[in-house]
Amino acid sequence: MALRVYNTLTRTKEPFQTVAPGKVGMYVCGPTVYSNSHIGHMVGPVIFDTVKRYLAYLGYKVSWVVNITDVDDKLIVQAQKDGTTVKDLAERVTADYLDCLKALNVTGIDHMPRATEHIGDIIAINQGLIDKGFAYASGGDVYFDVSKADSYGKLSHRDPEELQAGARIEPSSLKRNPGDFALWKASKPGEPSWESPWGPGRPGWHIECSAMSLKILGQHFDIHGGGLDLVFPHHENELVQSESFTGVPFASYWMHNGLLTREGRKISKSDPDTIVLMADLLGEYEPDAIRLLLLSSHYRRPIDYGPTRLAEIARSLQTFHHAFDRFEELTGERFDALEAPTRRHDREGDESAEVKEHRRGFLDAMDDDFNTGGAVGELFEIVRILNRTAAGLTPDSPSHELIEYRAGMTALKELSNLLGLFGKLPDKKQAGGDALTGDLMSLLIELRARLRKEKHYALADEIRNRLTGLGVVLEDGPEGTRWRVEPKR
RNA sequence: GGCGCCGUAGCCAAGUGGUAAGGCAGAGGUCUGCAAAACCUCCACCCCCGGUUCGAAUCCGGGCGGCGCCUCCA
Repeated sequence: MALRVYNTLTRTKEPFQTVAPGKVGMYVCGPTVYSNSHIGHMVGPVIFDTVKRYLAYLGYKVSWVVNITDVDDKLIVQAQKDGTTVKDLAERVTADYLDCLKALNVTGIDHMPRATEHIGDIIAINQGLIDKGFAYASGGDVYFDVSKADSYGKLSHRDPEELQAGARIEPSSLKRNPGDFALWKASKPGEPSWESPWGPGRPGWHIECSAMSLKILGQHFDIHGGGLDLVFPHHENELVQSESFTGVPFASYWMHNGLLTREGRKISKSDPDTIVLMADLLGEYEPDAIRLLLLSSHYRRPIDYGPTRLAEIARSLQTFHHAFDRFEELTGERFDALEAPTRRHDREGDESAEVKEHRRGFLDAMDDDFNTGGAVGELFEIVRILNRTAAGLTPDSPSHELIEYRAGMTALKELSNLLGLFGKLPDKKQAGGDALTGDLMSLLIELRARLRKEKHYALADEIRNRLTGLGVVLEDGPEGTRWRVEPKR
């Protein structure tokens, strides 16, 4: 199966074809940095990070841009509230954003341009649009004249007439048509401002994305992504101004991810309960749980989350962690140290037929518009197969059996990598501390083994229970007792 | 009102024409002194009503219900 991608422009899944052979340019709208990230800000990055991983796996050379909008009304208001400057606020919030991306293993971003670094480009587009008759200056502002672009509305599939009718008309408006939008805004005293042919001012909301995408990815690139809520007006406006400016098609594929709700409620600044900062969430749940939550259904569907849901996901993650521990016991290798293929290959390795089948299932799901939900299901199938195999193995099993088992694990590594999962596993044995902890645990386990041998079960069980209370889990198996520190839930 | 999305087990969720992946929870079992882990088994009249078809969760029509966007929310 070949990759197909749902395109908001055409409202269909289309075969994926790039502008330039073997290369993909991808632009995703990043945050306006006026307040620290909540989980909603992470949906796009995690999804498109996964998209990039898969495209790279298919052999494309991907250039991924996520912008930082660091000048905007909201920043101005917030900076005033905080008694700081727009610049300092933007820097602080951007740093938080980067921390969150790193925690969630979003590693694929190639460029992170700031709007304020592209003022010159923005002014040039303004001028170009005025020269071509698509925009006009009015009282120090510059507006895009939507009546001049007959394709306006093609992304959000809206009738330009109705957009006009429904638009808010401000009494003091300098607009010719109610639907016109600002490309450049005259600045008031005290606001960040730049010199321009129309006087001191700052960029409008949509223009910075056009400037940065055209600059870095060129006039016609492959994928433009963002949240579903950005389709209109942001992307519609970005699209019309870009194509009006360049005269060529802008992005080939528009991909929009679904939005997140918290326990059924829309995440919104006016409903403070719904806002949970990423920094807090990361203190409570392992990053893989958050990443898996976001990838456990199809990216275009809305996702609801809450403590119950996250705990459930974290629980299901344990299956993998246990399997990785078992793998280490049997082979002496750590799962996260396995070298797995980073390119798609249809020659198959030494893994079992069953693993091969689910590996194919995983890739088929990804080919179908990045169906990560279906792919995750295949991952669970594979881990079950490997656990079944492991149950019949010892470190001294015949080498062909261990080779097949290891090949299955390698396939699991290859696939989970595509989802950005299990990249950095906690070092179980050392999670509780240093070598001394290990020695103490060995001592405790040895003494307990003696108790068990002498059938002092009450005391042996008390030791185990009290360790559980400390977050240390003991498991008695045929080959002895193993221990591990349970990750936070 | 306009443009869309969605309704699959207690919960989450894949599946878009051939008779229902997976996860969590639950039940039974194997193993175990017990527990845990792991494995095995079980758990779905696919919102309702019509229609098309040899055959529909899947296509069409009509309901009912939930949700998003409609000028600065990721």
